Amino acid sequence: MLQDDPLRDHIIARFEDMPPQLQAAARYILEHPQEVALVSMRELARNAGVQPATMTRLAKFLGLPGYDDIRAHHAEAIRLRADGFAARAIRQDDAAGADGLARQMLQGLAAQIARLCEPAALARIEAVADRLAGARRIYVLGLRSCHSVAWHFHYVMTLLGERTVHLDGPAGTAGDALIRARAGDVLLVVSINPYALHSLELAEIAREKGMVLLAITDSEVSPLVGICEHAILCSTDSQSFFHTLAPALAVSEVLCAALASRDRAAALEGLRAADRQLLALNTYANAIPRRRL
Amino acid sequence: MLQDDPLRDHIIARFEDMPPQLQAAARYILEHPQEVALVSMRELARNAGVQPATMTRLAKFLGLPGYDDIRAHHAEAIRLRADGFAARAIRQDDAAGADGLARQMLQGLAAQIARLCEPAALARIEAVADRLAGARRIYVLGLRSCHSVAWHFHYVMTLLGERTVHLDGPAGTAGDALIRARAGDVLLVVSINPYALHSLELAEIAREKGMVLLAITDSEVSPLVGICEHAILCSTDSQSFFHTLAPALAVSEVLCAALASRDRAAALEGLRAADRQLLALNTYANAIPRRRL
DNA sequence: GGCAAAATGCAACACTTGTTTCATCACAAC
DNA sequence: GTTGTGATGAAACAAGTGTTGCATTTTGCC
Repeated sequence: MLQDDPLRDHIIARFEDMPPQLQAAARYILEHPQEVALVSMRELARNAGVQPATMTRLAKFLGLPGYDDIRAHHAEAIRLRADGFAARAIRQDDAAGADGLARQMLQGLAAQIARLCEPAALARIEAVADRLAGARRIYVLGLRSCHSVAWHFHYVMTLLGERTVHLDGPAGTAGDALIRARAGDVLLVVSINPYALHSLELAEIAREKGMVLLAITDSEVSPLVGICEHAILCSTDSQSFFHTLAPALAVSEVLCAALASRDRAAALEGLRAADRQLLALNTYANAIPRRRL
Repeated sequence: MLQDDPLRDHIIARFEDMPPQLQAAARYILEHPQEVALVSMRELARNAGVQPATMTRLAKFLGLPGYDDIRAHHAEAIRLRADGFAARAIRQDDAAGADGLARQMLQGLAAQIARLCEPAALARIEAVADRLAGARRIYVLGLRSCHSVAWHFHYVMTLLGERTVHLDGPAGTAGDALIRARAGDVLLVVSINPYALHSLELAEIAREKGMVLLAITDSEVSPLVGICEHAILCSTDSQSFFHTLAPALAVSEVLCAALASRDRAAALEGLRAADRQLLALNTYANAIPRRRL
């Protein structure tokens, strides 16, 4: 992943000239170099979403006799890395001194997300997922810094179906959608210290309407904990001046995955429908589009 | 090398009870653990100087269904080691194996963020931070799934000052702000596979205007890499059906922190100003507000 | 619009894989 | 010396491997 790898460079260099399927295969190999050595070609192709033959074609395209050469190369890379293993460990430690703010932050974030694996935290996540799974409608609220988390949750959920409503809007209309919320509907509110007053107000309104309140927040003493049925707590400490939302985002992704896995068939169907439309609309591309002059 | 490996321990424990040929096979496996995952059983047997059948017999002797389990175990060991030190430190709960989807996802995310601590990745982050620090104006672009990252970056930056412009808006006006961008201004674009066509189009426009392009993306062969001055690559793999943005969000937070730390005084002043206004507007609260009846 | 070329999916191919079976062997106990 | 038991080697097996040729689709160009 770090050393200069001639085959890797070669793939990158010739990437532009590849047809789409070869690019898909090449992209997967670049992003999962070790898998090449660890699984069979057919399985690799399956994971990359291409035909087995495409892997062979990629090898030939790169001027190699066959796919086995690609695998041999990656196997060798793994063997070599084992030698440089100890050396790398040392380097990691001594570099952590001077301008290690970035490293410190990243390691801290990784640790915080890892801490969510504790049984207590997992149980809270499961509880929230259970409640979300049974909901007729899910209203999602996250203001200011928490907007990113709320929106991401909503976005992923829209790809799966249409049960979520994002409480956001211009001109101060964020909460208006709650007007049509019923008792029994769910409100998922994301809020961290400092807590946006408006989020708390809307949450309280929702509670009075008899809605089920769920929260992603940052503390046992968050104002939301008192009025919520279940709350997921994630740390927001960061080595920087600002609270981090990476753990909260991770939680929201886990929730989406948990919901999808409860009804895999429906999720897949929803994704397929989304794919169809996005494809028809030419939403995505794999290369810088040629400009029309 | 000194990680606790249950299969390895098992082999050692039962070594004494093995017939000579099994011992030969077992000895070779203990001394060349990675080879197990990297070559076929027959070749391994050849190198170990035993019959192919002996490897199968060894597996059965150890109480496993077949040789493939031995290989799978060693492949997993290689995969885990590649996830870096943080990942291994995280794996304190080696007892509970394939438990929940939630735990797997969270551990995976933590490992991916930890992997951003590699020197190559850190260097890219520093390079981007350098460029951002010197910019007159920073335009931030992230569409669809990447909106959350782009918006979060922009939001934090607005608390520090007013150098960023978020390229987003209703009615398809997202890119309009670029009209007033000058050569030398910076565009930070966030995009992952599948790449939103519109993001690529706007990036290309910006490049033609002579702007400095910086990217947070997911691959060496992302279409953005070719037209960007610097790109930060972060993995988006997830155990779920959907790409993760947690590493990208972490990167954006690190960038904000890096920028703030370059001019700590200005950052503090910006924060103070923001605090003043938000306080005056009663934006935040620490308790559920009393409803006026 | 039509054509050539490129790209892709598919299925058959020859080969290797890990496994199993069975005959042979080694060696201890009687 | 015979016998019985477990260890070993060799061969046969189905399953899966990487590859190839061919039909089909897509693409670019006049």
